[in-house]
Amino acid sequence: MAKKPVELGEAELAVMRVLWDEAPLTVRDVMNRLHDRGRKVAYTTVLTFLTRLEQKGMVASDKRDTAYVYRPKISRQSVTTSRIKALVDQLYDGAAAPVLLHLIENERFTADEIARLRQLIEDLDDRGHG
Amino acid sequence: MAKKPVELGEAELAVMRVLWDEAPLTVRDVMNRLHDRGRKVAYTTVLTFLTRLEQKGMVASDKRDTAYVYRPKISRQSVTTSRIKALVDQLYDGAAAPVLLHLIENERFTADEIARLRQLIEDLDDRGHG
DNA sequence: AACTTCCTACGACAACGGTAGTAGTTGAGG
DNA sequence: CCTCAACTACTACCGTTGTCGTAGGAAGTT
Repeated sequence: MAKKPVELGEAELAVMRVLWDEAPLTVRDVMNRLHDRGRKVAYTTVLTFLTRLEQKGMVASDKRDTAYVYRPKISRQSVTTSRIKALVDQLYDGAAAPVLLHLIENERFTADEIARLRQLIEDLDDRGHG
Repeated sequence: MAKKPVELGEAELAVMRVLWDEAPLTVRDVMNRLHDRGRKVAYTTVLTFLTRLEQKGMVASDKRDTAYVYRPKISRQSVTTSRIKALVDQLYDGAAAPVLLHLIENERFTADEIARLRQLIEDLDDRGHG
């Protein structure tokens, strides 16, 4: 039943992010959002991305007025899961801990985030003992 | 001064992992290790990978006896850093926290790892208050 | 009806990554 | 010296990703 790995390129992901943030959007809308975010791509390029993403089952579209509007079919969470799994498998043969530790050691977090993190650890611990 | 992003494909990474684990190795050695790990690739394919990796500055080689032996020039750590950064940038616009939380919530860790994690959090906290 | 504008469909092309075959060199064994 | 085995150098090919251009349809404007 394992759904096949969600493999998206960097530019495709940029499109997905726009959709996750503001779907439903038309091709032109997506292009404008990308431009706003500093990504200068041609209209037809965006169209190509959206078409490919639809073929891959990542987005869905329906005709609204004269143009199609697109919305994501997969969540940011599920892509995150795939990406992390790929990273963990490809670099540490499936061991997540090194990646986790790396993340903690090398990224900056706010006090809030740390507190939240601490809480999560407690929960983990409880689960472990339960 | 930012070194350019370390972008390696999945098969290239498999080669790097072999080298990280057991360098220095000849082409044939690498091929055998890959076979051991279930990756059935032709000798020349491995040679191609190593050649490309050398062009990219990821490995170095020198002639030992009749054949070249290869060793990694970049660490697993640095690749991990790049990959995590790419993931974080491409999915959460640079916010590492969501990825960290995701990792904790979705992966299984041993009691040991959790303890180690807890310790790290303490340190982080201290640093934060410092 | 003619124009202008926006939309989609298709085709293209280069770079890259995964994979491998062939050719040519060289060293070791007979 | 000849042969075999192993090694490297080249070339090649396909699929994917990033990027567009062109063509042709639909729709509103004059």
